[in-house]
Amino acid sequence: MSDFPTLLINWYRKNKRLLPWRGEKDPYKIWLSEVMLQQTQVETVIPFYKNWIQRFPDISSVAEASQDEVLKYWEGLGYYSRCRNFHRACQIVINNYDGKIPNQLEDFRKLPGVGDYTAAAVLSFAFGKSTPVIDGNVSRVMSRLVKFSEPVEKGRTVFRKQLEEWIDPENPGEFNQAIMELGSLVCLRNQPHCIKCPVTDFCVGFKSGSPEKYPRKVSRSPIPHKTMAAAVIWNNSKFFIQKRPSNSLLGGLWELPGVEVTNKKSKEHQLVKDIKKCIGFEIQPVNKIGTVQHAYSHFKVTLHGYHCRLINNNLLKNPTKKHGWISSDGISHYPFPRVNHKLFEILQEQNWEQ
DNA sequence: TACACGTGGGC
DNA sequence: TGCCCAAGTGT
Repeated sequence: MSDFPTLLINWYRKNKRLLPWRGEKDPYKIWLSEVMLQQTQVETVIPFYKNWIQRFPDISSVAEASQDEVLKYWEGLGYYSRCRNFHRACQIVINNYDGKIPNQLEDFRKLPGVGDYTAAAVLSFAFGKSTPVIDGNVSRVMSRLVKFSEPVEKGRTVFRKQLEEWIDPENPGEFNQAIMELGSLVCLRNQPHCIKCPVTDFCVGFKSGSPEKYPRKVSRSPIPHKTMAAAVIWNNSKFFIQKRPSNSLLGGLWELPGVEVTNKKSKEHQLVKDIKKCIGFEIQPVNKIGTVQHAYSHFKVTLHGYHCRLINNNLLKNPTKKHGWISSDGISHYPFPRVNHKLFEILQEQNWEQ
């Protein structure tokens, strides 16, 4: 009988998917792919990765770009702090590490947006270090292999110890890829395909007869629902947008000014009042554009969009870093959240300035 | 430690 | 339809 790493890696070599970053040697591209893949499925990442590499082929091209531009290439991928952090991290590598990605775990791990997973992944894939990765796939596979009965977050230490014993020092990156790929293709969340699994001989969960019971499922509380109103404020054939503050939801993206409405009967009134309070100028709703629904990770929103006219137009003539007036084609230059694009789609059907 | 942080796909 | 979740990190 072969040992665990041999069985796993042999399975991987026969069954691995062809992916744009698979087999890549450039540490920058490996790092980028790992950041894009955080909490995001492979199929979703592929087109974003390709577009990004075309515009930003190396680390200095990222470091030299504006935040607006990198966010535009991240637009639609979600979790935008990943992009802001990666942008900053690239600048740190250029300025503090002579453009060379640090190949020591302690140094690389300090970069913004690099946590335990990404550090272990990049160090093993790009630099051949024997650092085991523990992501969602590995946690699930390991939970079943050792029949771990406690909540999965408590298993990291146990899992890491076992993985450090198993990881192949000759091919640590391939070992890491292999166990993640096994989780992704065979050891599925709801219905593990144990018949296809190369390591059932080692799996206590399989021998128990119900591997799908691991890891233990946790129940979550329902998420809140908000009602919001957004204004499309027209003035001289352009409409008003503002930049969201960094380190907030959708930080760094641009948006139509919007407010949460608590009195659902007088949304327009509240919009007018709060826009004046937040932005400092008076608007007049002209007509309703439509309503869109959107779900974030921790709340849902119903957003009502209104065409508005600027009443006192001697304000905010000139764009600043925080706000601007753009024509409809400006949408393709500024990064916007998905929920605003949903409104733009309705506007498009209504021929914009109507 | 638990929660904030996006989006699209699966069932 | 509505809920769960996916190659996690920062606070």
